[in-house]
Parts: sequence; structure tokens; C-alpha cells
Amino acid sequence: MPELPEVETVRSQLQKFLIGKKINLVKFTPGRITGDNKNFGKIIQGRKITGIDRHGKLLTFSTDDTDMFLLGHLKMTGQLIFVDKNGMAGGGHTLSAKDLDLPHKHTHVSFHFADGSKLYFNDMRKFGFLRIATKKEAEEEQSKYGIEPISKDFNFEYLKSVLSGRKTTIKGLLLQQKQIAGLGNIYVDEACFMAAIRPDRIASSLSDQEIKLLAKACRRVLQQAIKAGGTTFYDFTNAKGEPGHYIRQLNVFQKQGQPCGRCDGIIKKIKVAGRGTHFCPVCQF
DNA sequence: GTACTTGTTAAACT
DNA sequence: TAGTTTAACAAGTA
Repeated sequence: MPELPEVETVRSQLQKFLIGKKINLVKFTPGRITGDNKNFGKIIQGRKITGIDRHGKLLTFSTDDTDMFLLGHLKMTGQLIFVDKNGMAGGGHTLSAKDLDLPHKHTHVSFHFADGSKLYFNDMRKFGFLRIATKKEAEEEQSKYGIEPISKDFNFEYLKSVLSGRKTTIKGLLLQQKQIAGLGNIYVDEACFMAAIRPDRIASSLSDQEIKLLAKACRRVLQQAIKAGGTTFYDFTNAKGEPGHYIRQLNVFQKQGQPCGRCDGIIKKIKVAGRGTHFCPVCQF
């Protein structure tokens, strides 16, 4: 499930592959992926990609038309995979488009670039999207995302302002993208473990010391996961079609019933904020 | 067939 | 009204 580290992995790779490439042809299945824009392909054909930015889990591709942007969100099962002119995924020499069976039945959009390379958008569950937007629309969409834990603006004071006086669980608040952008189910659980705080604690009950630990943990878990290229359980692949490796460093997520790596506890799974939630009942308070 | 999975939001509650 | 909770979306797995 792509969260900030996964999306950042894709963004940094695509930036290397796509900048300066001209879109010659777009093939797409009309539907929720591209919204109700029937001219999706026609509008963006002929444009050059000039940059790729990320706000939380939202990707923004800028073009040589300063009022045309392409917004992308992978939601749960979205993938953006680049294939070079020789049919090799990520421009490498191991995985080919044929190996990855691209395009396949979950490929909803294919971009064909002037140099013969391609970009595929796959999404099994069709929650993700690729939409064309004006500058104004793009900025509106970007403004839905708050400060990222890896930003220098994310500190004790900011997290305290988000949590203070709130009667809901800290997990519920950490998942709100408008407040804190980038954490999803996996990294919220991992950050809470790192800070030794139960995800189901009421936000306003945290001490200053605990908020400091939690802020540091949110930042660290994302930084480490970016380094590892994200986490892959089932669906996530980077722009080269490869999985992420942070799964090796997970402490609690999907580890219910297994021993805690920090104490003698057994990892437990409960439901918090409507989501499966993993923690150690012995060393998280 | 049923329950469960999740990122985000819209609707329903309090 | 604001804060909070729940349901919904899709399609696959157990």
C-alpha cells in the first residue's frame, strides 16, 4: 500500500526517466481512473514532462504548458512502471515488459513517449487516479495535504498543535492527511511502536515528552523506509517493477502473534480508527 | 458465500 | 457547528 516512502521512491525514479520526454500517444480506459475527462489523451498528447513533485502521497507532473498538470495518486494498489525503448522495465537489463506482463488487464493508462519508451499505470482496485488539472486545480488538490513528517517544519510544536485537545485516538489523527501528510496504516503502527506509545491512546492524553518521541519516530520511520525503497506486501512496485525492502525492518505491522523485538510481549492486532492496528501490549503505553 | 484488507472522503452521528 | 465515527468504494485473498 503506497504511503509516502513508496510514492517518493516512484517519484525519484520517474524523475530520472521522464523529464524532457514528449508524450506522443496515450491509451486509456475511460472510467474512474481518469475521471470524466473524455479528452484525457488528446489534451496531454504533444506535451513534454518537465518535473515531478510530491505532496504527501499525491504526485504532480508538470508539463511544458505552464497551465497543464497531471495529478496522480496510487491509493491502495496503483503502480507506475516505466519501460524503455528496448522494452526493459526501469531502463535496466533484468526485468522486461514481457516479464511483467505489461500491459495487462489492470493497466488503465499507457503513455507512449516520442523516444519509444512507455509509462504504464496499473491499479487492480481502481482507487487510484491520473487526472489532468490546471495550475489552480493542482494547487487546490495539493493544499489538501498538511506538513510531512520528513519536513523541517514538522516538529514537537506542530505535532502538539495537531494533538492537543483532541478526544480521538492518536492513530486517527496521524492518518489525517490534511494535518500530517504521508503516514498510512503501516507507518503509523511502526512509528507508534518506535515511540513506545499505544496507537489507541487518546491524543490529548500524551505528555510533552511522549509527543517529542512520537514526532521523532514519525520522521525516522519514513526516512528509513525511503532508504529501503518502501514496503511491499503484495502489490507495491517501484517504477522499475521491483518491490521495496522495508518489510525486513517492520516491527509490528502484520506481526500479530509474533514475539516483540524489544521485550517479552506478543504483538497484538486490534481495530483502531477503523483500521487493523498492530502493537505490543507490554512495552507500548 | 462471508469476512477482511486499505487511502481517502462523504455521509452519518454525537 | 465542529468533532468524531462509520460506511463506501474495488477486487482480490483466506
